[in-house]
Amino acid sequence: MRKKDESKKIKIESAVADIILEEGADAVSTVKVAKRVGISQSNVYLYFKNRDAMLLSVYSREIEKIKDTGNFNQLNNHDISLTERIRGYIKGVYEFSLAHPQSLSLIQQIKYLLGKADETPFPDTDQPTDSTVTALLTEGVKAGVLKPLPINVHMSLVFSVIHTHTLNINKGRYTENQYSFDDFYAFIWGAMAK
Amino acid sequence: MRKKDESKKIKIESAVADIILEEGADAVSTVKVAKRVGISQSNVYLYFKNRDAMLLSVYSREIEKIKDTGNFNQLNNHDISLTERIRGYIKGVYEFSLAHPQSLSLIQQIKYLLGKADETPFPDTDQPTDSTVTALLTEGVKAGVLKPLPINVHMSLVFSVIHTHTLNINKGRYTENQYSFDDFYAFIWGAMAK
DNA sequence: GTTGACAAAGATAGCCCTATCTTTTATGGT
DNA sequence: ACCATAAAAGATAGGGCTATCTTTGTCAAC
Repeated sequence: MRKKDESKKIKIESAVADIILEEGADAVSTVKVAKRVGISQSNVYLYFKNRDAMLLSVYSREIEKIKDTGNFNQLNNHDISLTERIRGYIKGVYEFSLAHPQSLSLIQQIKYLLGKADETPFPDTDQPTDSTVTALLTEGVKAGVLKPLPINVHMSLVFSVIHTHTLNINKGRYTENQYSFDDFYAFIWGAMAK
Repeated sequence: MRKKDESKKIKIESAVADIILEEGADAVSTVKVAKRVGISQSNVYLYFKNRDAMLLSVYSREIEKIKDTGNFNQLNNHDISLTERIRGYIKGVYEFSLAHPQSLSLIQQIKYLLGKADETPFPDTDQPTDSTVTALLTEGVKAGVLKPLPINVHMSLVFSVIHTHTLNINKGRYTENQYSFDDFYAFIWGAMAK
């Protein structure tokens, strides 16, 4: 009896992630992945049922990173003020995005490819995190803390502003410490707050 | 001498646009396009040099729509106050987006596919409009009217908020008159203004 | 009506791709 | 050391795609 090399699964996922970031999600193929990892194309199918399963696996991997960040635990802790919790959400996205520069890009691209394109890619629709955030922002609107605009407008604002900033750093347009979280928080909060 | 049917070029462009909106830009192929238009696949090459030329043509078509809107003429008219011009820019994007619901999606997708992925898709990088907007916002930052954050952060805010709103309407989540321009302007301006 | 020119369709070479089926190779258990 | 078993590689069927080259069809001028 021979043991399956579980580290290979991770290598495959890394290759998939690299291809997505370099060429886009639609460019991911078992052929290319196998070539990068240095295995045969058919071998990929021992670790993943099919091409979509590979993509989904990378997607889950990134979602896990978000959950592991732990910044979102306090989101429905009602001992903390609503405003503070919203600030916590924004800070959570901000710090996560800096800590995992490509994560949001990966999630965005995979989600789009798998057809769930219309939702803001952060946090995930299928995961508990997302409904928590939606609930938080809905509460904010109802309480008159946030402007009465659609929740996904609020969410896409947070996402796009922070993601653009992170991409800028990633592309070397400026360094991380050139701007502080408070700069972006003031920007975002200025829009959201009633 | 026989005349080439120029209306066919337009039909092809429409087919390309439809495919992009239904299946994404990478799903566009000469085979699919020909099938939709009802012509042979090779016939497509009489009207377009290659696949990318088709996409680029649709891209230009959408950019033209923006320019024809005419809302951006006053952007560097210094008889108008800086604040008013910025408001004019936002209003221009807003009205254009409502008048041409799929335009921003098309531009975004094609631009991404052709590798210029990092810029905000509105207005275009290669066209005079874009540099005008950049200049306007840069002026706003320098004059202390806008928060001192990267220009593309300001731009991506405007784009993503309005685009999300337009998509919502398009998907039937709510109707156009449920929110006014002023609602969104207040939202956007709250972020941008210093 | 004949013919030249060009549009349109057809056919094809040459890619890349997925998913499965078959063969080879390596290893853990005895 | 052997061998069963599962991993790894190989081979292949079948499909979609691009771009070009060839053939057919049609119109306009003469």
